[in-house]
Amino acid sequence: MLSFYNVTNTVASSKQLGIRRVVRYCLICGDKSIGFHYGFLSCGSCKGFFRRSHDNVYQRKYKTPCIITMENLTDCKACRLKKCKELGMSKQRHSLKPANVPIDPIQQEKLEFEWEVAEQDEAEFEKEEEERDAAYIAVNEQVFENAAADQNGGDLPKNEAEEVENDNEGVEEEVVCEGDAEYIEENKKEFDEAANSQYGGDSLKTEVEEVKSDEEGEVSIDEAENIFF
Amino acid sequence: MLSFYNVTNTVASSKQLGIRRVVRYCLICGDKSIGFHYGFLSCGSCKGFFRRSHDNVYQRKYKTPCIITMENLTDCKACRLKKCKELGMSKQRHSLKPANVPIDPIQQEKLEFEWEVAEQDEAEFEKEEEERDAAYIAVNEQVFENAAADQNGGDLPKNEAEEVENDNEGVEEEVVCEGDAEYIEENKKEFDEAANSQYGGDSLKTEVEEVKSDEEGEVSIDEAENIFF
DNA sequence: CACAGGTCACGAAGGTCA
DNA sequence: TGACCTTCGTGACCTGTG
Repeated sequence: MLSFYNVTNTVASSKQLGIRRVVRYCLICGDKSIGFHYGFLSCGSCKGFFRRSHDNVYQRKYKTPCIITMENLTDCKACRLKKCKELGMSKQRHSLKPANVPIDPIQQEKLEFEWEVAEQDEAEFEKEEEERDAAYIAVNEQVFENAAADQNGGDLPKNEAEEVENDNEGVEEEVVCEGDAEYIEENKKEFDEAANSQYGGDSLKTEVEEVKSDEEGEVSIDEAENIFF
Repeated sequence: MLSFYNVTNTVASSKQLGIRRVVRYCLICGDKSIGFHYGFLSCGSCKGFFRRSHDNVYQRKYKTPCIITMENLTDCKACRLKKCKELGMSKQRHSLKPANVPIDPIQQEKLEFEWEVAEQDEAEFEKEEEERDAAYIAVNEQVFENAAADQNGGDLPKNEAEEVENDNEGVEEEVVCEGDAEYIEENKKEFDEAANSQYGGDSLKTEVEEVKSDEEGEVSIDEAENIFF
């Protein structure tokens, strides 16, 4: 049962962030994410789209840039790809690095709302809950019977904790994307440091931005910046 | 809760060092170490990685050598394996001698901080989880009671408020070992020297301070070419 | 008790096809 | 286009061994 939301826009695994349960959505379109792909939290569609077309050059369909949502996802490829790249999706060095664009709070809020609505409609959610109730009752059946007889006892269920982890696999290709200019620039400094530092460059800084949000539509976004070595 | 970390970068066991208990970190990636593997203080992941792939030949993923951290651990296998080997990991019989790379006190400090934060987060999360369970049970108590009543066809006492048990997971208690400050201080100099010696010059300098030692004459650590990028 | 090595579930990548 | 599939590396867990 999802009762607690930890949302991260970083590529760091939940484990590394000390988060044990993560509700994730695609940061491109807002759909449910299926994991980290090309360094970014994304859904299956966006994963596939980026895999196919990260090299392509598209022309914008409209004069104004599109705002990518689940609905207009396939409308303008140029804007979709642009968003992918801007948010940090890359075949390049994307290993557990933070996305270079933090979640837009407005977008975040909107997504939260959408999700809330979606979840209300979601039969699966209810089913899970029912199952949990059923399981709980089943487990405690004996206890209740005893209680009825005895007025004693009590047992507690434990929530299962979902662990989410991610790996990044090696890809040889190097893709230069315009949206990555900043990202590359940022890394350049690190590379230089690496070259100059003693072993493994202990001065390397990695920033992790973490966005946590709480239950019941109540969104509290905090950003934490952890510095690793 | 871990409040203090005893760290050793040697291959000597805690017993041999006169330390009762040691909190150690993997010298490859900085994760928590689970012991000495293949002659080197390492975490489970790096242990597994070296076991699987010590014979493999990898191509670097990027033009510049990677800096191996917990986060990019799986990104570039070549650099990971290279670091393993450079630091002295070997399938050959290893001796109880110091690893050839001293601990960086700064890195150490940061890792300690990270661990502490991670553990605090975890404790917090567990507390929240318990609270949620409690709340869930409280909310559903009536449901369960009704369910039980239905099953039993009888009345149930309503006043029994069942308390939530806290089963605290075993928390690792770590033993403090004094003399660590000295140890770190000691290494600090060494480390700084090393860092300074590398700085500014050609990065392909080989250090000759190889620590080689052999036990019963049958050890030959593979020439750890200390090539630091 | 600590380490070596085997096993396996899991997640990411890339291919295929309706 | 996106769902589905296969492949493979990863790391947690387990067992064997000295």
